[in-house]
Amino acid sequence: MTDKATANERVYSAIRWEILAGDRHPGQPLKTAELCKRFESGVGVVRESLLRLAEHGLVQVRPMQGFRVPELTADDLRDLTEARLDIEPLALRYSVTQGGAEWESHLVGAHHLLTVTPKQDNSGKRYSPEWGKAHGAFHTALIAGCRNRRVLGIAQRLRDTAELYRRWSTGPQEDTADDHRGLLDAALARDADLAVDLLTARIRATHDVLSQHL
Amino acid sequence: MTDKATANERVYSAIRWEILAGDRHPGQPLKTAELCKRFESGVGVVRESLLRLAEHGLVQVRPMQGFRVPELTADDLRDLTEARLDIEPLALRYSVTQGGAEWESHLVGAHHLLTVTPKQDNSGKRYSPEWGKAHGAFHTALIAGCRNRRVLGIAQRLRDTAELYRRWSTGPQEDTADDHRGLLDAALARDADLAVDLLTARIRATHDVLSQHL
DNA sequence: GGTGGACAAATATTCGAGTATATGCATGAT
DNA sequence: ATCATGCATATACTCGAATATTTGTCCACC
Repeated sequence: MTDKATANERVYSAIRWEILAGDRHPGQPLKTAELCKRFESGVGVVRESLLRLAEHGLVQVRPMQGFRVPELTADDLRDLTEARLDIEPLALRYSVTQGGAEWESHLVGAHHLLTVTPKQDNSGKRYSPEWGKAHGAFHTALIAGCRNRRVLGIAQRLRDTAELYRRWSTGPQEDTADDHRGLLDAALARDADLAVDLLTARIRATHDVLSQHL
Repeated sequence: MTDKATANERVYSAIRWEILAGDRHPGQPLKTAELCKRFESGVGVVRESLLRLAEHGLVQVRPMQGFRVPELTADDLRDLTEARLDIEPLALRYSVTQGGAEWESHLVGAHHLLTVTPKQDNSGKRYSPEWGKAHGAFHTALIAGCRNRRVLGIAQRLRDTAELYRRWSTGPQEDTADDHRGLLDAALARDADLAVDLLTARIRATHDVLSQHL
């Protein structure tokens, strides 16, 4: 066996990534039969993965009616933004306060990768998958210094869903390079108040852009 | 068929309740074979339920080593309390601000049930399961006015875990009737600041009592 | 006595066939 | 034309046997 992890873990990660990367449209059904063939696994493994994802809201499930990619609505985006504004600052404050040298190191590296990754895909209409990945990794690194695993996990899941919305926005590309630079500097300077201000401004700006497309 | 819901949902709720009610000791393995016999279902259903619960931290899972009831530690309690102090006030504030007549009605009813339910079990050393249930229902009703389903769900899950710690505390019983009365009055008076103060005081007090038993 | 390796038992994981439910379509009645 | 009913198909759900892995035990060997 070349696989170290269980099939469950493989399929879970694969489906999760497909959704976050935007390979599937919001509202699209996720049929077990199709996923079984694609991942060469039995129906049980696929169901277990989908149910786990559903528990975090990354797929919708209705009994006896199967699974589907969540619909994106203006109402849901409002709730999501509200929750992010309430909770992500908590994680960021802990991170900036508690993060050590290793945290700084990863953060600097993640920011560098973000700056050198092309933002748009070939069509020029969407964020490139690579940039989306680098962007998510930067924000993950930003709060990764938070020692409280619960708060960190909650914030991270909110970010994942926000990334899903971003993936499906087709609107004008903001210029966010300065914002990210500012966040990095504030974090490295251990200026929690400034970092939180910048982050909340980013979240609000993201909301305004995305809400125009729903 | 007498069952309306799927077997999955039945087993999920049953296992969840057994854990929250304290029928199983922290750290105790949850063997699929045993659960299958008890709930008269196949192994797939039990696994799906356990994996879903694991996603919220209500059971621990390690690949190829099965499932178990989470261990309760002082470190984890500290993280949990910190997260509760950060997040539950958010949900309470929304609830007190946004809750309608129906919310008030359920809240008053839940409080009444709490006041008339005996607090201790027969041995006098533990909280009675009925009181635990009523206590959880009161706090759930308290924040149920929050319209943001995400914030509400996050707060509720933190409360569930806190209830698990409470269930396993064997220490001196606090007198909490006044606190609950105060919370009810503040909520009905729509005094969010006061309600939040009372709630945070309660969370801190709970932490102090529970941390002595770990 | 302690160590390590082979074997056996217990347990977790995976798979696919069998069953239950939902969905779409055709038919007929109001 | 609209709605209801029944049938056919597609899909979800469940089960238990088959497989893979871990855990425990015994024994040879140092």
